[in-house]
Amino acid sequence: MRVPRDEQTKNLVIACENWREVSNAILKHKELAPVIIIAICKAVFKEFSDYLKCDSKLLATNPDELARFSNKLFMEEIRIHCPVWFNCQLGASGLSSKEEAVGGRVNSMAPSSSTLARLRNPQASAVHYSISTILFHSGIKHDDLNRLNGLGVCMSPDSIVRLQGKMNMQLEGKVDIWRSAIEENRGALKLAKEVLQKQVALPHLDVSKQHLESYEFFSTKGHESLITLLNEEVTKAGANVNATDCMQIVIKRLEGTKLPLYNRVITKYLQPFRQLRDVVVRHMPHEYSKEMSQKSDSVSRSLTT
DNA sequence: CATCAGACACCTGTCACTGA
DNA sequence: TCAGTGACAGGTGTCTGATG
Repeated sequence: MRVPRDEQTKNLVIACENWREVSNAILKHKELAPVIIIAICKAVFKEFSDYLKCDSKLLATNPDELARFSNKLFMEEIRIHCPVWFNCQLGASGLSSKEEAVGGRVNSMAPSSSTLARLRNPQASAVHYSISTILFHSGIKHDDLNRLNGLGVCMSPDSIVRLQGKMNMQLEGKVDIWRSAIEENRGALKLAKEVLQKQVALPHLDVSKQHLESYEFFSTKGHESLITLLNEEVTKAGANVNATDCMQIVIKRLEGTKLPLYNRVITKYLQPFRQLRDVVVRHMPHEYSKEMSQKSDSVSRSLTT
């Protein structure tokens, strides 16, 4: 027989070895059961309180974090931080172990947990943002969003619009990065070609800032990029190699730089970016480039059946 | 057919509340 | 104190049906 060490256990177990029977007996006990339910309630209260103070995925608000959010990860957090509540949910769902809580089952458990967590802290709204985004892109009406928000199912229209605004700002930020990359590439490429053209008769290329500042296509960023690439090529090739040859390799590298394909669309349709068309990669080289460059043969549908 | 009023949808700004 | 959120008022644009 196991001998309980602490007083609480001694008092509780008395002389019984079977814990499952003890727990079942407690829940059936007229006087003990209500007290146990209060204890469970307090335990769940504390679990959620502590959970919402940690760096929970449910508190995500920026588009990147929300994009990475998943019900599976959220429920794993719940399982670790709120074990009592998690097991209550398992029971309510008719599941007997955490291994059964997968796929659609875990997806069904997530909204209930998140809705209750949001009751405690309105900022714990990652699941509600996910639902709202789906509804928003499905063309839901403003008033319907208000109704669903009132039912606690999704965010308010105001919050959704705020999120969409953030997403747009992030997109504009990326466009700025791409534009900067294009401008740097274009500056370095044009400067490199100008250097070759103007210094073709000289025994050594002079790529110093002082010398190139008067060049038509000189820019600080473009020059820095060109120097970096040139130094890399000189290091690779060795000190005795002709600098003109290295410059030609750099030009090929700049021409072959794989800038985002989006740039092709941007420079085609947005007037302010049109001048950058010549430095944008039209087609990224790949395994099937050769096959795709050939015209397809048109075959009558009747011949294919 | 043109015009107008009303309904509806939605955006914007402001304020108050809440939790960290 | 600050960020996130919801409620609300006021305004704009669009659609629809009634009227002359």
